[in-house]
Amino acid sequence: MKKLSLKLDEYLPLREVVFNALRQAIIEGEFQPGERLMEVTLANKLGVSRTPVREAIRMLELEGLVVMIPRRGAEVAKITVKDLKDALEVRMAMEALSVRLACERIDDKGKEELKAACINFKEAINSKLVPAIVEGDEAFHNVIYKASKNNKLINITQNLREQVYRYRVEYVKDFLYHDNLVREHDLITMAILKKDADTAEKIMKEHIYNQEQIVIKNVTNAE
Amino acid sequence: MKKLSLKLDEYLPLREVVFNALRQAIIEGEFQPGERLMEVTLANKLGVSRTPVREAIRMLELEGLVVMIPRRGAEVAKITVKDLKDALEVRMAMEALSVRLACERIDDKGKEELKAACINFKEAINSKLVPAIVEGDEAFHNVIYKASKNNKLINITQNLREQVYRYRVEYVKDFLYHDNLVREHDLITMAILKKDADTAEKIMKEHIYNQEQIVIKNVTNAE
DNA sequence: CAGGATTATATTGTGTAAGGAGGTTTTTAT
DNA sequence: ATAAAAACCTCCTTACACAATATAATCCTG
Repeated sequence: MKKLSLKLDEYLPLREVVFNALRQAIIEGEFQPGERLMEVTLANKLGVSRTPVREAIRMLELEGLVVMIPRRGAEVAKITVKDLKDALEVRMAMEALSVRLACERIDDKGKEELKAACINFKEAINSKLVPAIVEGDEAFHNVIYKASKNNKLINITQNLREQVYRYRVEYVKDFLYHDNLVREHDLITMAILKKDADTAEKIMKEHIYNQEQIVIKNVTNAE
Repeated sequence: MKKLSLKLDEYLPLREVVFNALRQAIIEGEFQPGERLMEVTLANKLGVSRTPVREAIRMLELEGLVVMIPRRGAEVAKITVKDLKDALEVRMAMEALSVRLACERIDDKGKEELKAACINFKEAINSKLVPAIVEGDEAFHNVIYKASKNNKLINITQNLREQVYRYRVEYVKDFLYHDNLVREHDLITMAILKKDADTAEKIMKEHIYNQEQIVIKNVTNAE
């Protein structure tokens, strides 16, 4: 009996492909906020029929990346400063929870991953390459979420982050804060390894708060 | 399988109507966990074509109420005790946040709504009607979320609650705890009105913890 | 004959295509 | 400037093709 898992791994429904493509395009700013997303246009552009496009839009709608206007169609969601503040407020609570749970539940493998992610982020900062830094930061927080061993938490946060993602690069561009970021990551890592939940939560909250200030400062200036 | 009727009171896209109908059916246990949801069957039963059914399923998928099996179709998501615990763990953090924000931001109108919801819940308890109690509890927490004035929080929690909703009736059936529920609601209400965030958060956490214990006890017994 | 493997058939999801009803937006004509 | 007309787009329906899966029928072997 042979394994035929290869085909299974390769298969993705077309709607998922379209969904990922559109999400990526929105997050990376390829589609401007407020821009209309028309079925036929997208279908032609992507070389698929309207059905998978429609289904992808339904998903993006629930993710909050597009808004539907009845009988008018979909457009890229506009994120206001209030939206951003709301999202970050929730995110702070989620990160606080995740870091607290991580302290309780992290195992040896998780510890190694955490250390690796921390070092990796430091290297990304040294490289001064914005995409690498964004990715490194992302990975660091992901490791902590994973260590919380709470799938619901992981799931919700993934969804939550997408909203803010578009403005994510902003705080990373602020080179002044890079040393700060590294220090905070270090402190959080050490606190988790020592299973010091109170300290970890405290630093994490400050960490998110600092990010919030920078993001909001940049966004309000941009407007 | 029972009758699935669509109500067309007001104008809503058909997919939304189907989505609501299916969600309701899943939450109320009309569709058992693991039961398959077939496009044509549902379409015929609901008297619509496959398109809105498919789109509704895409939405339910993202809500986590159904899971897709590649090339096999959709089935009602099975919720394990671990899933339930995870969801309640996150929910506790969310309720804690909401009550804390409510203390900061509640206005006069919110205060009136809160008092009304508290009294309403007490009446529901006295009536001993399970649906009324569930609804009253729901309304009470909704008022608090609303008072937090954080749309993201409201949104995420709405989504989060749906998962647990199916087991929601369980803790309400435990009549032993009814006095406790009323007392906790009273304490939370008073704390918010006095803007005593620490107390409000403390009681709320206990409140959710108690619910968690009852729900999990009932679910594990049922298995 | 029994039981397991194999093949055939039916079922179902997935994607494409074409088109119509009913709105909305834009253009045109008065 | 306003109202009618045209163009456009969503939303839903219908129909079909194809691939994967499940179920039933068949065959082969001991």
